[in-house]
Amino acid sequence: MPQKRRATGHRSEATKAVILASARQQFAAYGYERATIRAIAADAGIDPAMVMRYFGNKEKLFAVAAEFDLRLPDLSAVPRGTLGSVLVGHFLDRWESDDTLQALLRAAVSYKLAVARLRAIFEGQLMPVVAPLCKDRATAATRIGLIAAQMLGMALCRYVLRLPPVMALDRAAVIQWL
Amino acid sequence: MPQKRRATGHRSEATKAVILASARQQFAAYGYERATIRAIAADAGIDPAMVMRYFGNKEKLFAVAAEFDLRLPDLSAVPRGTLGSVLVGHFLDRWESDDTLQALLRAAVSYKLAVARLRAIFEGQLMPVVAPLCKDRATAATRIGLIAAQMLGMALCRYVLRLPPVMALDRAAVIQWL
DNA sequence: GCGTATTGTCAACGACTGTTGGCAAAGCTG
DNA sequence: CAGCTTTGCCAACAGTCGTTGACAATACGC
Repeated sequence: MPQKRRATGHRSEATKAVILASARQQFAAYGYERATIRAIAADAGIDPAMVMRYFGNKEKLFAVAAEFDLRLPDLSAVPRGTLGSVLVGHFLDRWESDDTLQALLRAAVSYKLAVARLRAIFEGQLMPVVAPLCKDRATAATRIGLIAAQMLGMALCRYVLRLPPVMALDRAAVIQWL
Repeated sequence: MPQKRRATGHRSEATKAVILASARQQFAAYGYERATIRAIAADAGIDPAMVMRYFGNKEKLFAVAAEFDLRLPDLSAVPRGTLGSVLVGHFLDRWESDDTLQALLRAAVSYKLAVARLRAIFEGQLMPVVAPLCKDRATAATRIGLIAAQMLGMALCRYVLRLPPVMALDRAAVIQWL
């Protein structure tokens, strides 16, 4: 009965968190298939069998490690003209402060679960927040899709492909151009 | 002396082409590590050892399979206003008529060689053709980088993530929006 | 025809992967 | 203290991968 848990003394939650952090980092750096359970465990300083015990298998580990909250702020308050800037800035912040987004993007090109997760984030977190702000309801979905394309394209060229002209831009310049 | 080759009768070039086609398709569909030599060979209807004989190893096979020519038309002739449309349309055509670009993008997120190749295409094929058309030479590189981000972001959301709102657009709509 | 180079098949190797079960150490409860 | 659960390590399994070498089949030169 693993349901019984005490308040203190049991450090499984701590190691679980360590594993998750290592997993996110490895997934973000190497993608889904190149990030091995053994490497994640070694990075976390424990045995690979521990990963299996706590998360069942690699797929489930990824599913937990790839949980992500965009944490979009309340956009109804910001003025219309600066909406784009706020959106881009927030996206850049979330990207750089958290490995999860990068892990999702790296895994998404060859792993169905990551694709589904990214799509869920798009439909469950981006759409419902931004859609009400569009005047033209008919093209709202299209517009948001294009916003996502713009931001992911930027992230791709900047952090994955590392194209020099795109890397040279600082935060403000990125916001301004987009 | 494998240099001696006759005009007819030797069908090694033919099988090499078959292998390359299968390789491109598999790389495009599954990425670099999930596309196995065995699967490529099976798809080509031959033995895995043939792939090794003709291409040495998997890395070299990818290097050959990922050779790509954007085939950018002469852009100095098109009028300024339609330059974007021509560029986007050409990119979409190249993407859909050739597996190579998709293979490159799928592999690039986790395979250094693919990243280098994409960067080389950017610097060797896109930059020199588009840069002379920019009025402001100082920001030319930045502008082209943003164009690449825009197009790759579109390709990512449309063909890899398959976001419904982005997939719903037809060719003309994509060109118009971008 | 024969001899030779090319093209193809087969079986196997070593390395690595995810995954499993057993067993030792440690911590909590009584 | 004993009894039990939790936490951890170790060795090993089966499967797959890239890769290799030996051997059969075919096409070519003469």
